Amino acid sequence: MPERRPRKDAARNRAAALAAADALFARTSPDQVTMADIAAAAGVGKATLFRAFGDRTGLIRALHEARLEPVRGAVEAGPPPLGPTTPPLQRVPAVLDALLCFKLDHRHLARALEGTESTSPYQAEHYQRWHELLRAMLEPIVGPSECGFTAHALLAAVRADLVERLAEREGLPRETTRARLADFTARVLRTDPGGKR
Amino acid sequence: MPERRPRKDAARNRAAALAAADALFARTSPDQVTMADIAAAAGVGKATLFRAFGDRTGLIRALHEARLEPVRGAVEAGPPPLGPTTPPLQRVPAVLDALLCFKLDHRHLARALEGTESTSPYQAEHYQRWHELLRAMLEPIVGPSECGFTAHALLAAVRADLVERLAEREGLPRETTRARLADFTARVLRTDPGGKR
DNA sequence: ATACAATCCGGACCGAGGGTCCGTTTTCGA
DNA sequence: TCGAAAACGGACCCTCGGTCCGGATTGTAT
Repeated sequence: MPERRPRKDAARNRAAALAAADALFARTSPDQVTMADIAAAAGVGKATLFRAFGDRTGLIRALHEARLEPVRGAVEAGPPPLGPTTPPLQRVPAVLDALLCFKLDHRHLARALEGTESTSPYQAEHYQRWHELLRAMLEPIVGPSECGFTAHALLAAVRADLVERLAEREGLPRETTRARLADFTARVLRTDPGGKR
Repeated sequence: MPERRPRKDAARNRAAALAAADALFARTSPDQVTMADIAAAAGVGKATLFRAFGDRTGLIRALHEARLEPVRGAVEAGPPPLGPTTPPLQRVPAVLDALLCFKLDHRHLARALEGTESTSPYQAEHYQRWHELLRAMLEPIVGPSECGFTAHALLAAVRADLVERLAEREGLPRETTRARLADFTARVLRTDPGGKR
């Protein structure tokens, strides 16, 4: 079953839709961008969107994954301090920082994702991947019984809507936010703040 | 302007609506309970709901506040370890534990609230109250620059959808979840786990 | 008791937006 | 070049939050 690849127009329209959605989401709050808007901006019929992505969530998820891919790659097989060769005590804060930066750079996107997952964001498989990664790194640090919860709690500290509030409503500059998260992480890991820097 | 109190039938219908909503939310996922459902279950017209609560969010918020009121009272003016006479190092974990227990006991409700706030839950005034309370308590512990973020991060650890996932999907028993949160809090405060017990 | 004004009731109605249908157009292997 | 499989797109449907307005209730003044 050679998984015959999609037709040329299908590929082109899919790309156009992703680009249009990205642009629209960047300009206004995601929950006031309708599927019809996206279709129009992409110069495409509405049904084409649904055929390509299934539903609204699928579209946003696809967009999110495309943008997140570099980060994921860097974590799974990149150089230190993100890559897998780094010891957990330095890698955990590095991964959280990377996640934070991603959400800062793509606020609209991350928020669109968490806001659209009809059910809680915790069932999204990408969440489960991050959680498992963190859990494994935390196990030697906080012990096997606590590592699961700790991973959840640390991820909760970089949830998109919280990050957005810090950046938008409280007006925290990027570097300040990163420093706060680093301090917080250090407390949880019981290390010295800035220990690796 | 003596704020003439509402008519008897208005009060009765309001109560009926709250009760019906509570029952329905308890039975199925909040996002598949429509306003028409609630009206029907309360034996009331749909417009009555909107007149009494403004909109869907208002209804859920009213319900939430009614149920949360005891906890709020205990924290604002109750006996230790929740009340204001307790020193921060013991009060912070106590408040978080109370919040966790509330969300465990009223999963559906808390989830309905966070899921309905059209915009992120962080603008809800009740969130701001909790945050300010925690922030003030944390200030002497973690310092003035970090206390704000730390308060956010700790509150994030008891967010309704996370709690629901722990309880429902991962099947953690109540006491286990409480213990994990206590451990996590202790790490953040740099105290010994179970220090106050 | 009675009448009257203010308030509330509730079901029909509206508009927006996610998702589908189906006749037409495009692609692509033979 | 040709024909079938795949994709297109815009009209259409349906659900659901929210509003409207004629009729019923309540409280009050006489």
